[in-house]
Amino acid sequence: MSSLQHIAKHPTISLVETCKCLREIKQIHTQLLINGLLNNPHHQGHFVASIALKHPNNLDYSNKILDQCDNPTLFALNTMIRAHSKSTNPQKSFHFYNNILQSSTKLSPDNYTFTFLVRTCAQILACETGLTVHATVIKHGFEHDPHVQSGLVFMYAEFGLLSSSMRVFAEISEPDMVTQTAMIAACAKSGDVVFARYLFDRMPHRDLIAWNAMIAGYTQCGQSLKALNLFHLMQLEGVRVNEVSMVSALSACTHLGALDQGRWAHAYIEKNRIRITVTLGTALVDMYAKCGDMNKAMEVFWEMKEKNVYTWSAAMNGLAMNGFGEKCLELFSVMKQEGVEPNEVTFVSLLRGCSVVGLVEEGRMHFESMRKVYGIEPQLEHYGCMVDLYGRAGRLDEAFDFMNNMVVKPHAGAWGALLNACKIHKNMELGELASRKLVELDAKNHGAYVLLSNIYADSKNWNRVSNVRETMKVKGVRKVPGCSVIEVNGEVHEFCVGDRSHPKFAEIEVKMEEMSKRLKLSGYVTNTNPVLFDIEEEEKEDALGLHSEKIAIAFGLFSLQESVPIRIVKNLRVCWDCHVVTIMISKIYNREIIVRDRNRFHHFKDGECSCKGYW
DNA sequence: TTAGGGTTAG
Repeated sequence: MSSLQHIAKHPTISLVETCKCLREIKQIHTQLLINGLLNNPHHQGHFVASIALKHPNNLDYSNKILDQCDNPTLFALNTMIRAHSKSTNPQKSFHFYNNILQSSTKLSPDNYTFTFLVRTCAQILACETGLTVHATVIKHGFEHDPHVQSGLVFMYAEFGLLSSSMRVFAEISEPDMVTQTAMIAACAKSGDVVFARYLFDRMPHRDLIAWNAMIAGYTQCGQSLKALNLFHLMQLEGVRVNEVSMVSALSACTHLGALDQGRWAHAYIEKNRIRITVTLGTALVDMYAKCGDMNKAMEVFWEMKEKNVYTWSAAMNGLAMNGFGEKCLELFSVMKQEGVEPNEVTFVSLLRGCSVVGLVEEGRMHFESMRKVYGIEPQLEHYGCMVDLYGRAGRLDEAFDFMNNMVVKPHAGAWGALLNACKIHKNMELGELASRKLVELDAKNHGAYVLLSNIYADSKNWNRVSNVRETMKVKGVRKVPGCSVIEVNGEVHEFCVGDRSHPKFAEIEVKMEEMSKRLKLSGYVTNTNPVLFDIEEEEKEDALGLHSEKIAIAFGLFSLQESVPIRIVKNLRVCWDCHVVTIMISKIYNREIIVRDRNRFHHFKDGECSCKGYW
């Protein structure tokens, strides 16, 4: 009894802390009630709050207790708003906010209330409500509270309203470090990483989270090299990194395909005993998978004690990208056995796995199970995967039928998949239709025009080839410049189309001439027809064979030891010509070449490619 | 007795 009295007088957190489950809490609750120890609203409030904080994923019980209270305290209601803002049902926060407004004891919301409420609005993207809450904040005079301010900056960024975040931020005379960091993250989220860096450079003090926000900002904006450089600068400045920094660093390595740097990061994590959380583990799996070391990816995967749906989806996607379709399907079975619920992303990985090895029936079955078994409505991506699945397997009519029977209107991705299949299986008629649709939906899609012209060229229909070319000029279609990245001794080298800026370009040129000669001796005929054209200025580069992956291969041939595979990451799809050339080079030079393009991995060895033409 | 900023899969 005396211990219960003690607990009722003092924070009941300690009591709730000792409970392993809600059942124990309920028992204690009953005892406290019987002994009249919860008559004091403050004790009651505190008891509820500690339950809500201890069991954020099961708020029903604390909700029930609070709803039975006659006069809940502001403290208790604030805590409930906070707990719900982070829960799966943030909407419920408003219920407790209304309790404050309508309380018989005339409670008035305070700075805590608004800090939590703003978070709820951000969480559920309640844009209009968020604006109302902001107005109420001003009405109550809390707009100068730093916690509320950083919350508003965050909230507007979540809404995609960077200018509103900016406006809030600009009105703060001396923003503190937390608010500055929120602003950096907000800029990065909207793609304005330059302004984020401007703010970062002017921060009087930068802690670990500020560094992490800036590094993540570069990663999110696709500026992976800058992310890695900043990560290294952080270490030079003696800031201790944590698992969040490592996730961003790994993510940068993943995008670059920088396996050596990624391996170094992994070693660094182990050496510094950085805790491998689910997120960090998933980042490691994804890095190894997307850098082409699938064995290591799976090794890390199986070593992870805790995995979530992100981890499983990343591993499955890796297997699909690397061409291990059957293994991808097997992993899906294991995942289900382990009781992990798949989501829509898991199915994208799964369908890709089916596609890459031509498992049409399995793919169709899984696609249908999405809605029937898992209650997941297929999205455009899934439809695109199905078209790809039929198309690659050469079942073009079925692909087309599938598109005609889609619940939603086929999007550019689906037509693109069909067009690609038409190119592979040389179906000019359907290809023409697909590309017309693609151009309608996405008039600036360079790939659509190139694929269409390739289809015409395959059937030697040169008039049409030049028509396509004319249309491109008229519509001002421009290609995203192709860039390839290669890593040599842990250093990342980036080459773009026709890029001569590399310090070793003279050596590269010599190597390319040699490659060209040896290719010709092996029977390679340079493309002299106007087929695989790009646009104007790039045409000249093409004549010299200056596609970025060719430059990178040339550089790799003389920079890397013969036993080391040449690993290249390209931002676009490998072009058909480069694919042919790379197959030949792998034989002529007896080198293993691994190219990751936008879609998948190509392992070139002994004059063959792992994609077996399902390019 | 309740605060605010940084991280993963398509």
